[in-house]
Amino acid sequence: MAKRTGEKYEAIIDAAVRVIAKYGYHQAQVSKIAREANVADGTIYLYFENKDDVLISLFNEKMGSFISDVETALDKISSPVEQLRELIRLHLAYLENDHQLAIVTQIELRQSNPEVRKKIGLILKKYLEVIDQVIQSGVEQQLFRSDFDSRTARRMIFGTIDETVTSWIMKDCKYSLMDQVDPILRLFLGGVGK
Amino acid sequence: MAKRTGEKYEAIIDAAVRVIAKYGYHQAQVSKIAREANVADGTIYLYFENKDDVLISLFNEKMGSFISDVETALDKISSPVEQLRELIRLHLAYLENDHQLAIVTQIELRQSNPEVRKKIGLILKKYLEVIDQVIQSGVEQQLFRSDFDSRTARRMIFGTIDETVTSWIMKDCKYSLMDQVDPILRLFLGGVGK
Amino acid sequence: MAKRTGEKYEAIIDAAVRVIAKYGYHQAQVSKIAREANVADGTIYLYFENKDDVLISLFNEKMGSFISDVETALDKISSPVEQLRELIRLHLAYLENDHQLAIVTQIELRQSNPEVRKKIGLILKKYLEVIDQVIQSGVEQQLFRSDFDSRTARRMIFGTIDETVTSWIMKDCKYSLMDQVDPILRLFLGGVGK
Amino acid sequence: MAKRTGEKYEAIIDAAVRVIAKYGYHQAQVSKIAREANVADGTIYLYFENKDDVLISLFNEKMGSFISDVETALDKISSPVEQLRELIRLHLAYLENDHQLAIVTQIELRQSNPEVRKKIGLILKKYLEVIDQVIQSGVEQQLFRSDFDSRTARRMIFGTIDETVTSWIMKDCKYSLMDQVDPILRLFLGGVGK
DNA sequence: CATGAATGAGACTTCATTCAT
DNA sequence: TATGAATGAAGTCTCATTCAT
Repeated sequence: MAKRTGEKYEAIIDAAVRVIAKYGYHQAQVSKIAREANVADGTIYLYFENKDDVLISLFNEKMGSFISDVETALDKISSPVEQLRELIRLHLAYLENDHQLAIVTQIELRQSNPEVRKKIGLILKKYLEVIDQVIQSGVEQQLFRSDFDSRTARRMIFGTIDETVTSWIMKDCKYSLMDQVDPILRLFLGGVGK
Repeated sequence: MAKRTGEKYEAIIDAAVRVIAKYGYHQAQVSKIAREANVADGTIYLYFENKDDVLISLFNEKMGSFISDVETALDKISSPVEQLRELIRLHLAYLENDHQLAIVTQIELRQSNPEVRKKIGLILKKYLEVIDQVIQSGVEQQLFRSDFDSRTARRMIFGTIDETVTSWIMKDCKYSLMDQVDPILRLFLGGVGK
Repeated sequence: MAKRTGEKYEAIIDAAVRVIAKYGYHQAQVSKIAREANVADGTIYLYFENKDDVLISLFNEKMGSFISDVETALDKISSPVEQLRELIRLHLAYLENDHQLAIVTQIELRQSNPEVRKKIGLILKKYLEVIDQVIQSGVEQQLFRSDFDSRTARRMIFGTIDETVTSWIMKDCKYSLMDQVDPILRLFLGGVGK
Repeated sequence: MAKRTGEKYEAIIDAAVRVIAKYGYHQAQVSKIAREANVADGTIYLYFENKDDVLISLFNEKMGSFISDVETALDKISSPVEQLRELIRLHLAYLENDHQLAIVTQIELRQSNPEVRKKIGLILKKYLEVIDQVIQSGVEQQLFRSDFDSRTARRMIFGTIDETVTSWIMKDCKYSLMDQVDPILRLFLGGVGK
């Protein structure tokens, strides 16, 4: 039933990002998104199943292009260390370049209902798998140690970057995320211990 | 006006944890919490300002006792490495011992409105400061390196543990969190690199 | 946001008059008014800000058309004495012709909250000014004495008519208000003294 | 069951006047009145049937002593004109001397529910009868005309004085009501006409 | 007599979704 | 395709009253 493509499909998603970033998740009513997208309320239901579908699609579109970008970039890099650096860099760059998207995915969308969060989790999984691959390459190429569980490491990597972005937003995006790339990478590689 | 202490105060908070864990944040109506606590709806308003206040108080009480426990435990430990291990252990133990509380603080309460999330953020800050102190001790005692920003390290530590717990809940608390303590500690200390 | 015009706008106001007249101010719930107007509860909020706005609009619409009628009628009359008679007549006729409206404005709406009463007071002010003009004309044309304060006279005129209508309602509108026009006019003009 | 006399009975009524005058009818909760009277909430129910009974008793006590004062005063005066003047004077003086009582009886209590207003109406009736007697005396002594309906005149007298006090309160009791006695009397006796 | 903690019924308002045009 | 007016379910909080102490 829902069209899921076309000019208005994108207009609605982009309007949703702007509205949620500006007003917050709980004040982002369908009618507000429709007005921002210059369509009628009902039109949204020609392109999306329901409101949740708008949010999930939003995350899917943005995350999809992000993952695609990451995969393309990592393919060109052979060193797992450099891949890890690039992954951190792209993750931070992507959100630093679009504050609104950062606010939406990092803060607002996490207030959504279990249904939406579940779907978001599935989408995120693909990204986590990319992280896994980088770790595995490092281990295989004997550049990383092999005495850790890769899932634990993956949680460290994702959890740290995620927390970094959240902190940055909470402090109103006042400093540069790019400056964090190497410090984070160094901690990932060498830890805090001597 | 609100009493904020007494037998029923605690009964209501505990009922709120159970109800939110069972039904989810959006299905945790005041009337449901009241019934679970064996009090009348109106009684809740003798002990709390409003529904938000119940949620904030819940987080405050639980987090408060957790932070207090952590501080007490760390005081008895001189080695920053062991302090860090104990911090990870207590964090994971606290939530592993109370699955319901874990679900509420880790998943459900994050769906709450900005007002509540803001207050929760302030409460969390105290915990982050404890982490900071451990890091600083490690640096001062020259057991940790000094070429990293302590805030970056703090975000790694908190972000990693937080992501670990969230993953664990998402997988229905099927494995033991305690087994993660040392692996996480090792990553914090030595990183993934060789 | 609220539309404030249209077929349903009027239907809701008229339904409100009927419901308040029948059940009283405190038993005139939004849902009851909606049902009486054959609209959904939510529809009321497409035409009015909130419930208070319905009540204020009700008074404003009815009083507005009344004042307009009075002004039109008085414009056609040159004699202040006849103007005064017409004013009394219209005031009584208007409410005698619509018992429900009489009950609502005279009895029920006076139980409303301060917010509503304040707005009602402002609307009433316009009517009091019309009374003032009649008095002033009478004085200027030397048909009325000039040794009284016009505000005192205005309070006499309004207070007397108002009390007359209230008494009439309290006695279940059993007698004719029209019969009171000349007796009241005569008292206004000549007082009780010889 | 309700005691209806005693030190606390009066304390509660006086507290009710103060609370209603200060906070308004809709913010005058039983608990607030109890606190103001320095008694427990439950104590009020030892002296009054319910909250309505407090309000009715309040009006009854205050109005009762007022009517009694008026009757005593009028008994000492033989001239109906002077009786009328004294009635106006006492009515205005009584309320000018107690702004809080004026606000409560003139504004706030009129927002009460039909039950209370009905009882208040019955109490008021006695006062209206006093006015009737003055009019009748005037007519009998041929000082007043006899070509008017005494009920119409009574409504003029009560309505005018009532409106005068209400206006005065609405303008924050800024001017002296006593100055209005003779102007009002003159209008009652001679009207506005020449 | 006095207390005051506890009760629980009841209503305004929002907003995702539909469907006649 | 597109519109947008209309729908109606559902939840927080207040406060008069009670009754065990």
